[in-house]
Amino acid sequence: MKPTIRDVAKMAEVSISTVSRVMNAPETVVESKRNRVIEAIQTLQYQPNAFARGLIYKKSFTLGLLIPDIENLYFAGVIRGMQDACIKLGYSLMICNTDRDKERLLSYIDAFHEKQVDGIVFASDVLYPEYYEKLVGCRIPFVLVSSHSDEYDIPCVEIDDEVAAYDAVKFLIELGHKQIGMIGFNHDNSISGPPRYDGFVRALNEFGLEHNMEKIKFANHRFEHAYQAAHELFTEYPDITAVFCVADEFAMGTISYLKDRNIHVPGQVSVVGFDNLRMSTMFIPKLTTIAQPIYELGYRAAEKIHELLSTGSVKVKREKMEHKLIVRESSREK
Amino acid sequence: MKPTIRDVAKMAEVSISTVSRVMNAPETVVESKRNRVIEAIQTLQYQPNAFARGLIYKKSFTLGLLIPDIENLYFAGVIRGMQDACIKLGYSLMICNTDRDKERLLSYIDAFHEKQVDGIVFASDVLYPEYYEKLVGCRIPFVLVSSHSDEYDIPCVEIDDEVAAYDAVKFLIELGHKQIGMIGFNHDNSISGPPRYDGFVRALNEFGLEHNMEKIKFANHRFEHAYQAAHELFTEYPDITAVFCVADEFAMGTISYLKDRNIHVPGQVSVVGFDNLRMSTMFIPKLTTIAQPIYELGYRAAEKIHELLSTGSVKVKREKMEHKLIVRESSREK
DNA sequence: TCCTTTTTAGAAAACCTTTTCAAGGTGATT
DNA sequence: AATCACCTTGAAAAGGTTTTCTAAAAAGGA
Repeated sequence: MKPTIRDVAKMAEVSISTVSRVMNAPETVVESKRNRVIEAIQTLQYQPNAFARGLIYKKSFTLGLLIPDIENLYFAGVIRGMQDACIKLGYSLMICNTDRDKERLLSYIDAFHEKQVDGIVFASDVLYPEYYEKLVGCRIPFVLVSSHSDEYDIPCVEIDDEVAAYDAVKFLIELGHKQIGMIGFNHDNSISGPPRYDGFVRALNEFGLEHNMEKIKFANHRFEHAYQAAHELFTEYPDITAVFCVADEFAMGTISYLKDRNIHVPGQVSVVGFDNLRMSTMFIPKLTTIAQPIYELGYRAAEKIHELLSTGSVKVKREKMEHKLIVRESSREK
Repeated sequence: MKPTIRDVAKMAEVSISTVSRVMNAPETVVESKRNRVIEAIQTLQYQPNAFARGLIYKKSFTLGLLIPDIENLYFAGVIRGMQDACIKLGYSLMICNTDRDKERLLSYIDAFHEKQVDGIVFASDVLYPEYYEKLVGCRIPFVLVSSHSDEYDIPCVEIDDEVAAYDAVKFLIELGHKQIGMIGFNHDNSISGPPRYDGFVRALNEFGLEHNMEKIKFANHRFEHAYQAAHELFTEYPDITAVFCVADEFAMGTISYLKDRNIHVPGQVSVVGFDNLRMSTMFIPKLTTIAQPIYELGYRAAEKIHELLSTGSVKVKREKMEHKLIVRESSREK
């Protein structure tokens, strides 16, 4: 049986109140007793019971993180950042991978509710009304990371997807490309799909390249879909010389397709990705891409939910972090 | 304030015992009251408090998972498998990423202890005495996944690394390669380093290729290290035509190096990886590799800790799962 | 020395749930 | 009609901790 505060009290020959005080307000206990208690705690390897504590504090000192796809390296970075922040702030972290499954997500919220997590970070996914209703029903505060909501007024941390996409496309244009395609996220099940599309469109408009407006295919988060989308794009528009991909994984899928078609990247076609995953430097060719401050996004999200929990509100509701274009080997002047 | 069982009882005009019974043994409550209670639960969005429950059951219905590197896609698979098993078995999962840091790992064990996790799965890492001592000190049962311990008698689930490595090297030999190198894990901070090395050596011995015995460089888990190791390997032994890499990430590092040196894979050098990560089909060329049943390893690990928790012991202590060589594009006949 | 103030420590209540125990009520059996 | 068994329900204890309240002891002042 795990030792309880009673066992410690008995061994140190004091009351349980004194033991509790040694742990929570040591200065109120005389040194001799304090030392006896500390010694007893160590020999018994006593660890206070989080259940009993939680019952009193009505806090679990635990945060929940909901991510859509653990096999996407993007979230590894978010997790690392968030976990580091949690350590700093004294929280434990409960990570749940929804595999983009609504039912599963909803049942994870139930689990969070039951486990009384103090707050939830919701990553990169559309905040559907069902989610929102459930979350507020559970009275669990939450923030969004790499996401936002126009419908509801929820704190969030993200980059400016529209500007980032614009920057990427502008870069391709300034490289001299005139025939530019895009592989984007479906608009109905992604949060960054529309703004990145908007950025693409704005760049085309600004540089008088409206004839590319149709050269878009949408894919569903994964390599294989991007490969397929690239196939459709290049079958329909064989004269494309540059592709803006809204994810590094899409860029890899596109490049793989081009490779299979014996089209050289960046010799014949330039490709720029998005995210700057660790993979983007491992891939051949190394990807030109928009770098997101992934780790920092996770870190800030944790800080933000902490701010919300401890002060009841957040200073800046919609927080933007900086992106950066990183030029590597998958792009070249036309 | 979150509603408690009292609020439900009051709304349904029954005692709290009845509410509890509706949740835990519905058939013992007459239908009319039961329905009233169920209705009250729904309108209040009542969720029983896991703290109070844990206090009584002395169980948290939570498992802990310790992984060394969340940025390694290998663990994404383990997590998915384990999470699915947890859902089936009624556990929540607490994932902690140690970044291969001893201190951090130890402090995560403390956190697990305090949160009263029922059991821990320890992934792919050496079970150092400090870890072992701490774990038994906390009286938390645990199992190993993709790992084992010769020193201590701990249940584990893994593949047969020695045989898997042997199979990979044998494959290269049967392709006609005579000059074979290897990029391995350091033996002192990896669990699969030694057996995979042994498999390499056994294959060489068996086919009379002992002259390759020295053609080994060790790397430290990451792409960059493998790139560097490949550099050393090929500088020292420029006539190598095949490389056995003990991780897909090493294979990618090696291939990147060769690419930079303008050595064609598989034209001039064959490379085989290990793990069959999702990346191995995204890389160019697609990797020939040893497939581990990663998802299943995670799944089995959860089942195993559950077995240990519910029956007090485990039927097969050291469990081996099947690996499989998958031939793709990074290898070719000599 | 005696009274007041401060410091220290123990007893008990509270947090929320499950479960045991006992009691009241119903229906069936004799 | 009386007894018995069973079904249904509520009261109360238990689980481990923190915290409030109270009491005792120590320290300080007159």
